[in-house]
Amino acid sequence: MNKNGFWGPWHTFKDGHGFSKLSLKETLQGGQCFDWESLSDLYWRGKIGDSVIECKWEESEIFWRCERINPVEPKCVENYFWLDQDYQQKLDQLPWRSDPVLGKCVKQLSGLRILRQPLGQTLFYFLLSSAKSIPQIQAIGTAVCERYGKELFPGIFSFPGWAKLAEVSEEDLRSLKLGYRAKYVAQTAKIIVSQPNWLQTVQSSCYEDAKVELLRLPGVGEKVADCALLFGGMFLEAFPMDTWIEKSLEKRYFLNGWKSSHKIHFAKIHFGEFAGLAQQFLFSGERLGILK
DNA sequence: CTCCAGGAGATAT
DNA sequence: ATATCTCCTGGA
Repeated sequence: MNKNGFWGPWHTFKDGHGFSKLSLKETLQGGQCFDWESLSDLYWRGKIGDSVIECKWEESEIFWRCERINPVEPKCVENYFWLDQDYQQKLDQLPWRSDPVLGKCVKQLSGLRILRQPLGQTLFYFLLSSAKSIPQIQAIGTAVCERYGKELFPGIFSFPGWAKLAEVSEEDLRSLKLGYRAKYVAQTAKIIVSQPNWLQTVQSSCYEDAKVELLRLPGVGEKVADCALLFGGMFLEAFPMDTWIEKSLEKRYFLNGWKSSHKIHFAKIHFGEFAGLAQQFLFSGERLGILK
């Protein structure tokens, strides 16, 4: 097959998506998702499910195309990128007008989104995340995909799925440089596979119930549970408290000396029902140095 | 060489 | 409940 025959036609994001160059880049590679690699400055290749997708910013428009073998519906891409009106509605309910810190992030990162990723795969990546930087998480996650997934495109491999991972030994995962996280993945895989429909049940539960279920898994504490729920299930009340956010709350909101649990309480009260979306703006604002 | 990352788990208080 | 230590690996 020649290379042009592989790809479907280019599509454009519909008007009003609101992305900027910066917020698109940050959405794809800012630490919520590890499925995208950059081909050049504003050109990415990645996966949505088992479909290989390319996405680029060109002349103030965003284009995407997918390969023809596992094509994805435009509706599915719109859903993945949260392009529906629901995004603006929820963003509008954050206190960015009255909060100058959040306001600065929302204005400078306008269009920043949380991607609608599948829960199982997102849980997998965040099981790898402890004490690792974004490139390191992507590297070891990709190594697992390359070893146990199927090749979707030259050099791009699928997430193997929990059923496959349940057959892999901790030792084999350690050989892929997962370190102590290998045990988390191996044990979690066996637990998930032993309970059919577990993922669907968690996905359709309320936030509190879903979190209780996730916290039973080895390697899943408060932070990883909230990341999996926020980024892998659109539970927008989840507020992952990582070291960046903790420092940010201390510095920008003068919460020095507050206990971690009290900081979370503050965040839920102050940011409201969609605190997780605010967290994403705050996290990126801090990470990109916008608040300095 | 030492130190510590976008944490979790075990143990001790 | 809260504090401290360890766990793999890699990069500063």
